[in-house]
Amino acid sequence: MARRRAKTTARRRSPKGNVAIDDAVYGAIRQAMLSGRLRPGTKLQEPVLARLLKVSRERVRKALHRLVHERWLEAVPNRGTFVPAPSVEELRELYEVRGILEDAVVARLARVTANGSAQKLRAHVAEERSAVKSGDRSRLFGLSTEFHALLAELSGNEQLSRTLRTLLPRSSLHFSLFAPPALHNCAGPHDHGDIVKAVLAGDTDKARALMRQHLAGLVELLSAREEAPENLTLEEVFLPERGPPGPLMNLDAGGSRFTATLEARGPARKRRAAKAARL
Amino acid sequence: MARRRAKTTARRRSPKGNVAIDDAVYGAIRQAMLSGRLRPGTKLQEPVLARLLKVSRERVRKALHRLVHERWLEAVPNRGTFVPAPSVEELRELYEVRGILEDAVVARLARVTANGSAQKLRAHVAEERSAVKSGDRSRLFGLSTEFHALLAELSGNEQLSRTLRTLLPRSSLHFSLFAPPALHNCAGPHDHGDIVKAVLAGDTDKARALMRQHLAGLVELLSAREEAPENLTLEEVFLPERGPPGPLMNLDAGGSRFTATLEARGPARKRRAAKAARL
DNA sequence: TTCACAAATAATGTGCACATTCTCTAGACA
DNA sequence: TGTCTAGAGAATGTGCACATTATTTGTGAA
Repeated sequence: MARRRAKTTARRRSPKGNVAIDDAVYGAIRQAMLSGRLRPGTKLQEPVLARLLKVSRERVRKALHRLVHERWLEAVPNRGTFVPAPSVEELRELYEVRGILEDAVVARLARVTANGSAQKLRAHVAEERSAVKSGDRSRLFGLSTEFHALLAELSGNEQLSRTLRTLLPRSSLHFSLFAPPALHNCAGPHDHGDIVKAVLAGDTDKARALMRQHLAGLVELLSAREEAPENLTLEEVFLPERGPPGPLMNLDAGGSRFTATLEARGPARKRRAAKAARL
Repeated sequence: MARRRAKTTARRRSPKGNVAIDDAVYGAIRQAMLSGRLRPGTKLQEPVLARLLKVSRERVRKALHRLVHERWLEAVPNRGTFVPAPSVEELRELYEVRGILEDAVVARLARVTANGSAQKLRAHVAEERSAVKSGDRSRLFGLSTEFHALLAELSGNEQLSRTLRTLLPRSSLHFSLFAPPALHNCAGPHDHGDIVKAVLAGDTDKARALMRQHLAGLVELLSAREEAPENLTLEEVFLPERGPPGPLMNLDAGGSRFTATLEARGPARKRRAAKAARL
């Protein structure tokens, strides 16, 4: 008994730091999704993730449950947890709801802009432009999604922001599948600048119209489904590129800002035939 | 080892029936909240609930986590799980978001009404009237909330319905605290009939206006805070009235329809001074 | 070769024991 | 009498062992 006691006490990292570990695991998986590395249909196996992230399986379980509740992932009883593959019809419905909410967001925002909002919005658009220039698709995926979260956050209604945020993961997912190769020509990032301009000019009608067009443009992409690239294995997704065998994870805690650690990282090498769970 | 093995096998109810137990626990707590018996600030202790509902503590834990994720409850790390007590400001924001969404709901519904919708809506309104007549406050609480869920469900956009549903628990909570004694004079149930009438008549503008007024009326109630009645103990909330010492719970599985088992039950007797966790 | 079926393997799900943290009470001291 | 502190008790949090379920592999006959 004494032996076991010592073991468990040693294993436990720190009295208060457990939530940090939980957030790190949660953040790592969410990052992988936002970056587009985790493709729809991929199965997230608890033992594999526990090994790769160097945490106990219970930690992984907890993070997966949380992500399922937030609709980032889907759970099938006794089968496992999967990256969702929403149908086109479901995506259309999601974008309709987003339109309803985001219309209200830009309307509020064009009416009264809190101080500091302008700067944040311009900075974000600039960051998107830089991501387009450098051709960093993963980074742009995250930024494009976060743009809408940022708008909602600045609208001043926290509940509105929360509600919209629940819709973003699922509706953004398909971008890793559908996005055309030429990013700078696509409807997405270019529109964001115009929306910001209209909002900051206080032109409510124009801002609303632009947002409506923007979302409609995203829905358009749904029809033009492309060849889906091969899935990656969990190792390729979660192991740092050519890193040392077992580095302690140094991911951010995954707070409300989730673009921090999206550093530029080269394209994954040695593509392997992943099994790609069916679902 | 053999002893333990036999024990666990016997304890486990059935191979497939575990989800049913989970849903029953989840439904029981949600029922108690919808009926208004669980008041804001009440602490839900895992061992107590496990004893009262005759399930293992893990089952209670799981249900509580689920309810926290769905914003029915609030969790404080290392402290416990509580019935939330949202601020008036937060409630205002919630009702603003509800207004945005429910405006779209009635607009959609007035434009195209699926067959069968009219019957369901009329039946629901009739049920509310009967609850008012019989003075059953608990039943009316649940029905009033579910009216809005029903409207959204009939709107045809499942994502819209889902999204609105996440806002209902938290925004409806205060009714158990604020509702005036004379229910039939209150703004709530009377309006529902008018909204249904306008929707079924296809009068989009009127339906939207009525919904807007209805929600505004609910917000009005926030200002008129009343004396909060005493809290009930968990025993008084979850133990059936004067029932046998340990009856197996026969609650419904807590599916999408949550008004089924809201049977008429007399007011709780032997009110006792509950500690009412602070939070 | 192909299909069906059974064993093996590996995943997910869950009860339990224990660690940790918080709460509440009793008592000392100002 | 009031406040602070230490300790007992009870609640929440978590690692682990094991049960259950799903998937894959292997073997046989048609």
